[in-house]
Amino acid sequence: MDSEHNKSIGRLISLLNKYGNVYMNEKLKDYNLGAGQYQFLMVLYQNEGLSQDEVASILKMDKGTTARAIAKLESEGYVERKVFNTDKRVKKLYLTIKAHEFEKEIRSILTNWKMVLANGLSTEEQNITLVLLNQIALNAEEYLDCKH
Amino acid sequence: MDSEHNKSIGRLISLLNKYGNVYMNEKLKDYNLGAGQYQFLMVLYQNEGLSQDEVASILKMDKGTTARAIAKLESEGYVERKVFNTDKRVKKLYLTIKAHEFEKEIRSILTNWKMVLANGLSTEEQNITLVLLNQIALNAEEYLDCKH
DNA sequence: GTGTTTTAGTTGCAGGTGCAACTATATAAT
DNA sequence: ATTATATAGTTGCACCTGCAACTAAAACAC
Repeated sequence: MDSEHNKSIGRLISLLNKYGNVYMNEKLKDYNLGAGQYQFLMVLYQNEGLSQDEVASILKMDKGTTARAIAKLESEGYVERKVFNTDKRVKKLYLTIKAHEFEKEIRSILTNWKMVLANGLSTEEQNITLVLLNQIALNAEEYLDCKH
Repeated sequence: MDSEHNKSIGRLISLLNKYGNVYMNEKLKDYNLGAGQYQFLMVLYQNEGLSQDEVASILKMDKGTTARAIAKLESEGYVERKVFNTDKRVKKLYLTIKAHEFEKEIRSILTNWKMVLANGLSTEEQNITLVLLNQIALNAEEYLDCKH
């Protein structure tokens, strides 16, 4: 997975990750959020009432990272954590009015970034990109899971 | 750039970045290196004698990050920094014998990862992936550069 | 019911990163 | 020659992340 090309896939991935973070940190600055929280918020926009563990699982993120991101979202007023009656260990996550009012804005920010990335790519190319990246991510995940 | 698919491109990129880091940190542990340094080493394997600034520019990495990574490589014995005679601000980076002896190993580690990622992808798909990611990275870079 | 194992969330630790400010050096302008 | 501006590298700061250890609660085994 080389080599006619200047940059290896590892380089490209880390570059793209950096660019995305820089963009998101800039755009979310005025909302007191950073690149580390928005993904959690987006999951909750789709599934309110999930536990932290469920969100971490969906995003394939570390539990500690999840707890800290949700704590930030809570302290900034976007999320409420409520202990679940049936299982006292569990905290269910609910969006605040502030979060709901923010939804259109965050979706707009994300859409803009996607448009930036997709500039000059046909619809087919965009789809192929996603399909291939999904496959690659699956490969990586399976490999790392097998090693445990 | 969505949406038939479960995961957005932003999600996939950050996931892949994470997986790559986890892999590299694990593989480099015994060499006292982490995911933060190998890219610098790889550039130096191709171009010994570059300055820090040149390496940072090639990798499109922050100067501070570069300085810290190179400092780590130096303290672990992979790199020597030498002040450049003509311009005393500049430090030229040279590889040590240890680095040269390590080259085959690091290349093997990277090749393995690439093979993991490419599993099940045809040569054409692999090439398309790189072409598309290059284009996307270029899009992102141009957009962020224009904003300054 | 009691003891053991598993699980959700929290926290410590260490690593890595971008932005900004700073110092020393070089370059450009006067 | 002197002053102003630019540049290479360093360091502070804040942010984010995975791994591991821990606590409290739940599930499982006897």
